[in-house]
Amino acid sequence: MVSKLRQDIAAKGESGGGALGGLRMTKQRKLVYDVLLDERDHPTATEVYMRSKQRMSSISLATVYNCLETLSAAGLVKQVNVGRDASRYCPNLAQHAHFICVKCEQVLDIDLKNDKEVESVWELPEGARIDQLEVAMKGVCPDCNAAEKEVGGNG
Amino acid sequence: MVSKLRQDIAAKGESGGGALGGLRMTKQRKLVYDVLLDERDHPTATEVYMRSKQRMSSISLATVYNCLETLSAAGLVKQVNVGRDASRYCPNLAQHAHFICVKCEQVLDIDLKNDKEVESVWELPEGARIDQLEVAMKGVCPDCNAAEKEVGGNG
DNA sequence: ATTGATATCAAGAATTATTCTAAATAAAAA
DNA sequence: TTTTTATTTAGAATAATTCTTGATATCAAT
Ligand SMILES: [Mn+2]
Ligand SMILES: [Mn+2]
Ligand SMILES: [Zn+2]
Ligand SMILES: [Zn+2]
Repeated sequence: MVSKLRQDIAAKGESGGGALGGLRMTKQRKLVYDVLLDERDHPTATEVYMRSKQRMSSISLATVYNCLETLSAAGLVKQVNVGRDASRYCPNLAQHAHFICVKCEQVLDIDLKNDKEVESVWELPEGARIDQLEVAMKGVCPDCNAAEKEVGGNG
Repeated sequence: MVSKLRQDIAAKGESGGGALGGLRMTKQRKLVYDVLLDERDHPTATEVYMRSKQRMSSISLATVYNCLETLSAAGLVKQVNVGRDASRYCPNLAQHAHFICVKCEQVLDIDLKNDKEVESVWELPEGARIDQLEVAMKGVCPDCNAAEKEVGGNG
């Protein structure tokens, strides 16, 4: 169901080509996806909108929301939620966590260690089915941490 | 800084007693905290508001938000975010994850396994400082999972 | 107890991210 | 081409949360 859309996009998203149970690989969807692939800094919907507008001035914010929703539902993109902030979007499909620096606001991908699995540390209830797992860390990134120690030695 | 407020509350929250760098243990704060302790089902701010109103009809939603914020900042309560949904609040201070059943919407605490730590599975960037870690899982809880298999065998 | 300073509360307005609605457009199917 | 269906667009609507402001309550000192 989902794989056809993925193929279409992987195959450079030919605009007339792909459909998937009614889902089409439209210019807007391709564009939004490209924007996410181009700068992998976990932009918000509004940021995706602004970047998309530079390449297609007619695109609307509603469409960007629609496309992000469609791509997420298709499994091509992950919606990243950190606290109450606006959702961010990420085309990295590997299982990973997110680290948000409270100083510079940047969002980093955190990979799983080799041979480790997230579930292994948690006392999961017997008989539960887990579909989704979100891990968000907040703190100070290496860069900001280093800068902090240099400049103001108060802490 | 924070411990004084905690003491006050632990000491049954005597209304005249506690202050903390200007922070007072008011009737409203005590009430909101009690509501959270009474039913540990991770209520939303609105749910806390409704429960609080039954005991203090004059309390306002704004105040409930204020109290939840204050208690969270003081470290007595954890704000739990799951996807885009309204924040939920939890007085369980032990490190734990949250499991949300997409069927019955209930939120379960998931404890860390003995001798395990969350950080151990992640490839953390050298030099980063982690202040906060949120783990949310979505899926179907044991009860709903069992019920699902019985009734409609379509899957 | 009275006063003055400060913290908190309460009501409603404002904000923000997101979703919804409805009409216009584009693509696919017939 | 005609018909059907999916998608886009603009703007309205919604929902959670935050902000603003004046009223109350508490505290610290007199
Ligand atoms: Mn990511
Ligand atoms: Mn909890
Ligand atoms: Zn940083
Ligand atoms: Zn359930």
